[in-house]
Amino acid sequence: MPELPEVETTRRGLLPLVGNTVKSVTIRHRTLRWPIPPQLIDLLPNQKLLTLTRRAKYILCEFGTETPSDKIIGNQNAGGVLLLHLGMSGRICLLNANYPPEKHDHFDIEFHDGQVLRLRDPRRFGAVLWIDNKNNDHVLLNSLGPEPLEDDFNAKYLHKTLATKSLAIKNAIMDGHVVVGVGNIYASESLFRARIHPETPAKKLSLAKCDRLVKEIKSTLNDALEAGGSSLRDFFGTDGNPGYFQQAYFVYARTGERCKVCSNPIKCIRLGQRSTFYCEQCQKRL
DNA sequence: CGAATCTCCTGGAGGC
DNA sequence: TGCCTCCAGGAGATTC
Repeated sequence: MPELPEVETTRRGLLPLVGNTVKSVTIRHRTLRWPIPPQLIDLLPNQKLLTLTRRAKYILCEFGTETPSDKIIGNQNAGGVLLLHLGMSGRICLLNANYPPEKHDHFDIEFHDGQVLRLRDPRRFGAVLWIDNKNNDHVLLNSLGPEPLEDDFNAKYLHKTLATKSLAIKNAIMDGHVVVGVGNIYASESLFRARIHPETPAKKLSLAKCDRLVKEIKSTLNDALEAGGSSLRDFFGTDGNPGYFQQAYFVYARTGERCKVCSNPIKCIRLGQRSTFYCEQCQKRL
């Protein structure tokens, strides 16, 4: 289940592709969350991968035929941004062109140097979309909240944003309009670290609690990012293992097991249709 | 408008 | 071994 750390790890693993030129595009199964635009097959070849960035859980691949300096002086061409989302079961591998595709390998970009970017996504919640240079924004990107690891995600911002929200704090931090990139696992983990009960109405959090929560979200994601980086070898290896980093979770998926802090059993409830894990002793209701 | 619920999809786990 | 049910999960769409 790729959360932000896995997406960022994937992006970093793809950086060697920057500067390469596309040879061909293969679409084997176009019905992901949305259909993969078939025009990519004609549009991408001979375009150069200029930059590889990330926004929320989207990987943004900027393509064009111009040089970066052309961009500065405003030269535009048929280029644009390829938007990749891994959904919940998606993985991107870097392979040699002759590596045979497997069952759920839906999408390839082959580069002139022989490398292939391959998207595998058994549950097909992922997405491959194209943002044309001519309409530069995208509905999926233009209403997103701040990046959790950036400075504009801070106590003051969170406190102000939550002030009008009565829903459970766990649901609030999983809402991409509030902050992006916090999925089900790290929502539970961050709330445990901040000692906040997941059902606490969001507006009840004091500025001090918001400060604590912001810090714990950042540290949780940073820890996972560090550990995720260590799964790089597995991730791009030939063994095909998912390579999800094995984090020592405090609460996630530990129902009935002892809390690592106070030894009380970890509880599991449903919140917003999602399993939610917490320690009754450590995370008191407000 | 906010908040809750529904929805897409497949593989894996558990029950019988 | 096979069939059935349930569950997981990101986030947009739909409903209240």
